[in-house]
Parts: sequence; structure tokens; C-alpha cells
Amino acid sequence: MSGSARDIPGLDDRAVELVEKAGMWICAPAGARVFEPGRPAEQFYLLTRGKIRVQIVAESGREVVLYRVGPGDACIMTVSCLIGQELYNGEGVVEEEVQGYAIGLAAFNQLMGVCEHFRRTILAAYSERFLDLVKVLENVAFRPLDTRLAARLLELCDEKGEVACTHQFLATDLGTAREVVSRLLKRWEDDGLVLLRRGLVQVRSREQFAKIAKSR
Amino acid sequence: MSGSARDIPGLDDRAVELVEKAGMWICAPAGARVFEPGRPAEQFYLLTRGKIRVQIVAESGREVVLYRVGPGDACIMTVSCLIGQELYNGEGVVEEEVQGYAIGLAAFNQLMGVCEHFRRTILAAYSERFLDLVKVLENVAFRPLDTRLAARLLELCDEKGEVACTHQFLATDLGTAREVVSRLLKRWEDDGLVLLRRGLVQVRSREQFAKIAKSR
DNA sequence: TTGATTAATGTGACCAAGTCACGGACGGAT
DNA sequence: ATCCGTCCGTGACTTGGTCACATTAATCAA
Repeated sequence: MSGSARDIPGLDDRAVELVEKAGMWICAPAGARVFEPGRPAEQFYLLTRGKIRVQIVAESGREVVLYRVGPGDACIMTVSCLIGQELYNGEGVVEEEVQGYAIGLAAFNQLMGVCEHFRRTILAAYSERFLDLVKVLENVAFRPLDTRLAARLLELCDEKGEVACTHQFLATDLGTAREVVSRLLKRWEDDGLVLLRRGLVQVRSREQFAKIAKSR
Repeated sequence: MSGSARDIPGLDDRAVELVEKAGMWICAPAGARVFEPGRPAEQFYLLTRGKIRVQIVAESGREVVLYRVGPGDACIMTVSCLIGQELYNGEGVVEEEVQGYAIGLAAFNQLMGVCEHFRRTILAAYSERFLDLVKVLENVAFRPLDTRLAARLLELCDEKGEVACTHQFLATDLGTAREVVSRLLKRWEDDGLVLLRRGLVQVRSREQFAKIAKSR
């Protein structure tokens, strides 16, 4: 199956034409590695669907999520490495099956020259992701873990207070180790604040968690 | 005293004219705060001389340096907050007396429209600073402190192996607490690896430090 | 010169969080 | 039912951040 560059948000007609001519249609299943540390950036991705998680990885295996990319977004780590001719220092992992176009540096530069809207998109992506990244750094460097975990659980839970994910997922999200998340959750379970089952965390009182999230 | 926008690296004639018309000549002494967390971004700075350190600050007083800005550079935290209409989440502190022009959002946008070179400068600044920031995050999140301190001392020392700075300076640079730096240095002094005097660290053997810096 | 003041450094106790090395438990698959 | 892979629990240990001070240079004024 193949798609249309028309499904990429925020491209004008000229840009769509350029992408369909110079680009390559690609898709990748959940779990695939789109790029990894040490590789040169060769392609810029324009997604029509799906989601990619961009993160850094330590030798220990610990990971910190930088941001996620979906349709209409730009992966600025790719842009940075592409225009700076640098090697990736993070990795991109498909979280939800992706489809879209991949274009090379030449086509990327053409697109930047031709399409005002594309320029703005890239700039806006940079400006937003940059502030995001500063926030990630602030969290990792300054905020105590319990407040961050509580906040993240509140963000992730559904109306029933349920969060369907593994401890490892939360750990990566917060930039810490799995054991540390497990310990915290266990303590909260002992205190009756959450219910735990394999692959599931149930928040029993949002109010309590809001309090923890805000403390300190 | 006033200067000329001609001294700003990388502006073409049209841009120079625009900056001199729309901009305000500014200078600030070492130690001054150019911007701080919670304030809206109103001005973009084009420096002709000096250096500004951009960092985040915790309530505890701990700081992490994000990057430094000099003539020809763009402070992308300012760009991000300016075009995204966000509040600063970091602060800018003058490290060496600065002089230059300050322009508002309107003039900034005009510049972006008018001057191809300026656009490239901003984009290049984003791409470099972004990768820098990822590196900072990697360091803070993953690398043990002794390796980082050793590496930083090697970068900073002169031919005699001397580094003229306070422990606090090093701590801020590495994103840790002053006491922790003092402890490490003290240990190294006891082991005969460094000589310490108020405001000065003398590295006795670069080779040893290179080894520490690379370990793990 | 001598205090007085301020900035820089030293230190110990303590706590939060990351690492290591497991063991055990659950949920499919055959 | 049992096998296997993923997920989770746990203790011992280390690193590093925090707090509360004491101590030691520099600086400046009288």
C-alpha cells in the first residue's frame, strides 16, 4: 500500500509535488528503530500517520525520552544532524506503526527554499521542542522523582484512574531506572494509594496524587 | 558610546540597516541578568562583543548551564520564547561585558523575511544548540561526575595545567552542587592529583585526568 | 596594621536515587 | 501442563544532592 503526500499536514501544492517526486514512501511497524546513535542522518521523515519516540540511551540501558513525533511534526534531532552533518546521538523508536515519506538532504533544502509554510513548521518545531527539552532537563536535574511520577500517572490515567503500561515504560518516560519506579509504586501500594497488576497501575485518588505532584 | 550593527557577524547590508533603524543599542556589565525565569521575551539580542551564559535554576539554587552566546550567535531560548509567546524558563547572565543591539519581535520577523543569511544563522544556531543541549542532558543524566569534572578541567586548563575558577563555577557548569565538586577535588588533592588554592585548581598530570575522564 | 566583612572552601550527617544481582511470578504458546 | 519470555520485587551497595555549619582566604575601611 502507498499513500499521498497530501496527507502530510501543512504542505502547499508545490511542496506536495516535490515530496512525491523526490521522496520515498516508507512504513515501519511498532517497535522498529528508525535511527540510532552513531549513524549519520540521511533522511528527513514526513509522517502521515503513527508516532515515533525519540530518546537517548546510556550504556547501562537507561533511557530518557526527549519528545515524540507524529504527522505534521518535525523530528528536529534529524534536522540538526542532517544540516550539521553530525551523527545521531539518540535513537528513534516507532511507538505506533508509522507511514510517510522520507526525503534526502537536497530535497529538504529545496523544500526549505520553496515552501514558506515548511520553513515556519521547522522553526516552530525547533522552538517548541527546544523548550520541551529544557523542561525535561529541569525535571531530570531538579525535581524529585515521586512528584514527577505522580504527575505523569495523572496525565496518563483514564477516567477510571487506570494506566496501562509497564514500570519500564514509566521509567524511560521519566529518565530513571525501572527498579526505582517499582520501589515507589510498591510503597504507594502499601500505603493504599494505588492498585498494581502486571502492566497496570490504578490511581485510587487523584487528589492525593495531585498533592504529591505539587509538593516541593 | 555606541557601536555599529556592522560589527555583528553575518548580516548583509539590508539587515544592518534594519537593525540600526529598529534596534536599540545596549550594553551590560559582567554579572547583569539579561533575562530571568517567568518573564516574557520581548527583545532579541545581536551582540557585537561579550558573552552571556544561559542556564536553568532550581529553587535550591542549583544551576545547569545550557549554552553561552557571543557575537554572531543567536540565543535560541530567546527565539523560542519570542516566537512561541512563552515565558522564559531559564536565565541569562552576562559573563563578559556585552554590547550590541536589541530588536523586538516585529523587527525579528522582518529580518527573518529579508535576510537569507539571518535565517540560516538562526537555523544553524538551533541545530547546534539543540545537539549541545542533548549532550548536556546525557551528561547530567548518565555520566558519573568524576569523569565529567576531569574532562571539564582538561578543557579549561592552560599550558601550566591551571584553571582559575571557583568550585561554584565548576558546579554550575556541570549541573551539580558546589559541595560535591569540593569533595571530589579534595579527594584528588589528597591523592596528589591536583593542587588547590582559593579560586584555582592546578592539574598535575593531564594523562591521569584523561584516564579518569574516559573511564566508564 | 587591624578588624570587619564577604566570598570561598571544608566537613559530617543524612537522604534520595541509581546500580547490581538476583529470584519469583505471570501470561501466553506448544 | 510445562516452557519461555516479559515483567515485577527485593536487598546490598554506591553515588551524589541537601543541610547546616565551621573555617579560611581576600578585600576594604578606618
